[in-house]
Amino acid sequence: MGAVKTKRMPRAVREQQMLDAAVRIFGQRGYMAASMDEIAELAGVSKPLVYLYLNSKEDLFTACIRREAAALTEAVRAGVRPGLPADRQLWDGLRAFFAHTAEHPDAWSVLHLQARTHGEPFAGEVAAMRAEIVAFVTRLVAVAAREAHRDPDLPEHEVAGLSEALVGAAESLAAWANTTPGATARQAATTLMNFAWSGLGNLMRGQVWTPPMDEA
Amino acid sequence: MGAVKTKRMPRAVREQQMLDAAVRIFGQRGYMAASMDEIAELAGVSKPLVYLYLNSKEDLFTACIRREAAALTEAVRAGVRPGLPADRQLWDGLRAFFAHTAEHPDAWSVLHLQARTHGEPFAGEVAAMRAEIVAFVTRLVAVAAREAHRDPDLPEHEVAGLSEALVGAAESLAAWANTTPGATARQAATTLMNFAWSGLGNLMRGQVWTPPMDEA
Amino acid sequence: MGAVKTKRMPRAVREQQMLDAAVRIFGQRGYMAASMDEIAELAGVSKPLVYLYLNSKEDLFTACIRREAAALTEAVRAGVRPGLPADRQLWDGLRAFFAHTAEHPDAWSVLHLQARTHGEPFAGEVAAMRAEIVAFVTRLVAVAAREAHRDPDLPEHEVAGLSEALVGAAESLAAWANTTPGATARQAATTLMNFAWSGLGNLMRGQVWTPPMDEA
Amino acid sequence: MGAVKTKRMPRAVREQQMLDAAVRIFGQRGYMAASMDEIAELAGVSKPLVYLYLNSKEDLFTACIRREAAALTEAVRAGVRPGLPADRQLWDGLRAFFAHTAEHPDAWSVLHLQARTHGEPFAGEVAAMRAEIVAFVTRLVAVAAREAHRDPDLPEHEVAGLSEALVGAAESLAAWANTTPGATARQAATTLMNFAWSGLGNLMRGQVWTPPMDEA
DNA sequence: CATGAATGAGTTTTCATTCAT
DNA sequence: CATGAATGAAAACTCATTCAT
Repeated sequence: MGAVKTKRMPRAVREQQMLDAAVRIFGQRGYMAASMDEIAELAGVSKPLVYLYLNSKEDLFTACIRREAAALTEAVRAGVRPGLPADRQLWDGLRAFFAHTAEHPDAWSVLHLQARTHGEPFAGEVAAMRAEIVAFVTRLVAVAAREAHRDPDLPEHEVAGLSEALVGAAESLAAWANTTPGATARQAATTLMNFAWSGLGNLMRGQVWTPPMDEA
Repeated sequence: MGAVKTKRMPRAVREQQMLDAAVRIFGQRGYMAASMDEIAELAGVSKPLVYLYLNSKEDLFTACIRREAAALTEAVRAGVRPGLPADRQLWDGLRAFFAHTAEHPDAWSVLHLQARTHGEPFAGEVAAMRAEIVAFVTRLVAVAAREAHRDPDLPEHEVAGLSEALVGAAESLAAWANTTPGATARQAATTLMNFAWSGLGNLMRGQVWTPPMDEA
Repeated sequence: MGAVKTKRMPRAVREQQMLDAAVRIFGQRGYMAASMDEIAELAGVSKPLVYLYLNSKEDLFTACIRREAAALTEAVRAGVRPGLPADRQLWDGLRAFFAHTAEHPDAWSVLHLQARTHGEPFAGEVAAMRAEIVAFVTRLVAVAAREAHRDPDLPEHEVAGLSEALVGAAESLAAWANTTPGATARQAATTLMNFAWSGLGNLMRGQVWTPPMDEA
Repeated sequence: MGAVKTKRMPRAVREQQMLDAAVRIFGQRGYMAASMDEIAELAGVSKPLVYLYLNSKEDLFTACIRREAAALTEAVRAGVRPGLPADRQLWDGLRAFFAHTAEHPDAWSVLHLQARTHGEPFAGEVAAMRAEIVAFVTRLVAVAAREAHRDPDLPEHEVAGLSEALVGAAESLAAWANTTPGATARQAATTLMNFAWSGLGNLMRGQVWTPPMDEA
């Protein structure tokens, strides 16, 4: 079980093996319940070597988060072609996102659940990734506004809020798709487009829902 | 710090104090990092008393989840008046939800993060609450469909996904509103209505977003 | 379960109920594993009452030992009629012993296992009972010697050892009879008489087994 | 006190040191009253090392029982020469037995008292050793019967009972010799031979003690 | 007389982390 | 480079024992 015990691998390779093992264990057991012993064993190395390369449990977890965050944002970036219409870009991006999280459930568990559950400094690491994705969505919303011949002046504030909502919905759906038997990445993406884009589309056409007047 | 050390309380009162302390500690430290020592100290009692009344860390956590899940669903229920139009009910429900989670951030952390992060039997407890909320949303969708003179039959599966997305978006917005200067819970709710209801509204009118044809 | 909760019993009665419960729990769980909680519950009283009457776990255990030791020696005494020949007295005593220990297995566990396993002051209590039995055997040896017209003066030391061996053999046989299908308590007693009495009988007739000469 | 604190021993050596310490503590305090802390300290190592090598208190105790049971049976086996007459073999075996138990009183306490007092799985471990010794004695009784030109047909059942009684007597005497000042192993063996062999010898010559007729 | 409320002190066990080779 | 040996610190949980009513 675990990586075969091969001797004298170059350091970079060994590190990746350790991170592979760590992501799997952290994703399945959770940050606190994961033990360095188990990670070292799954990586096929001795515990002191893990410490030599990655310093501490905290640093190891941070390294996992960074690697997986980069992989996820890269996957989304690679799935989108900049020239296309905004809804197409959003659709492509969502599909890439759901596909990646479905293929790497442990990584997604690390990013979405574990990192957020265990406070700083981990939450900060994920926040950076999230900010990138929110920025990407924000750009898309701006593009969509332009395409709809609408004044760019959906207030910046409002755009940021919408992007947050969209990303939050996507995150939740990804976790749900991973744990719900029979739910595919494609279905998740479709559901979200129905939910979000059609709502955003209305906004773009100036159809705004307004709160009722008679409140306390 | 913590509850004032009052002696010889009746059991029911003490139990609530312990749950108060436990929710706070679990919400801030996380389930695993929370120590029974710290919870007992915050509750102003000795550890053995916590065990005498609540049995084990697992049982204590479960009791927290149950109490807070009941409080949250009750708050939402109390915020909604059944006779009103669907969008008004949704608006009221969301506001009650945002208000409650904002006032009880530790409880929300327990329900949303901690319980889901630490597997069974906790996830199951939250699933019950989630099912109630999904049922509420499902009823609203049915009401909205009737109001739009349409067939309400969205597949159960689809409704579950939408509900998941809605809660994810809400949670994201709540966090965003809490950390972004100048963003209020009310604005967050408005943004979410724009995002969600107009999307749902389109669905109700048969305006479904369709994926592009030219895919791999 | 346990004694029915009756109020306002006279102290002596309550004490016996407590001792009944304690013997049962100590016999089944062992001295250390027995908990005062469980004993109080089985006795149908509150824990502080146990402490009020019996002082401490140690005192409670000691009281158990004393009561059960007295009961056992009394049972043996009652089974024997002094005027009869020595072998008949031994046979009667053994049968009374086997019968009592079989009927009160928890008491026997307390006396034979628990008390000896947990050092002073308990071992001392049992030693007193053991001394009585040794005295009984010693008397029998004297009677047998008289019957055989011989000098009864086996050294005290030797008699103590013989008594020890006799009780050990009896206990072993009792356990063996209990777990071997087809072996009755009566047969066990017969075997023991064959084993022991005939050996003692030889001793009385001056037929002593002598160790070989050629030793290292 | 305890083993000198030598660092970096090979695992096999450390394990023996730990077992040495454990036998001593278990033998003196009893299984339940023994604390892993004390054992570790006496072994001259830290508690986690004990757990790393021996897993748990239960496993540690089991390892003690196995080691000491093997040592005891080996000592008896080594003390007996198969060709000699039965009484000589019995005498030699008993002397080896008493000598070993006298030299290793804690080990004998573990085997005779502690293991039997604390139920499964410990009792089972000792039962295996006991069965070996009973089998050895049973063989001897058969040999003795042949030597006495007696039909081999002392019923098998009877032989088994006699062996049980003999072993039980020996066990009890060993404990007694260990705790009685001035009682030597040699004297214990002599007493037991007088008690048992002469009885057995009578049996072998057909002199059977018969129970009285006038019973209830 | 009797008890519900409460705890100090101790138990087994685990884990991240570091030497010495 | 790599590891077997080792531990300080803390966690969950239990129990005999005592107040205050």
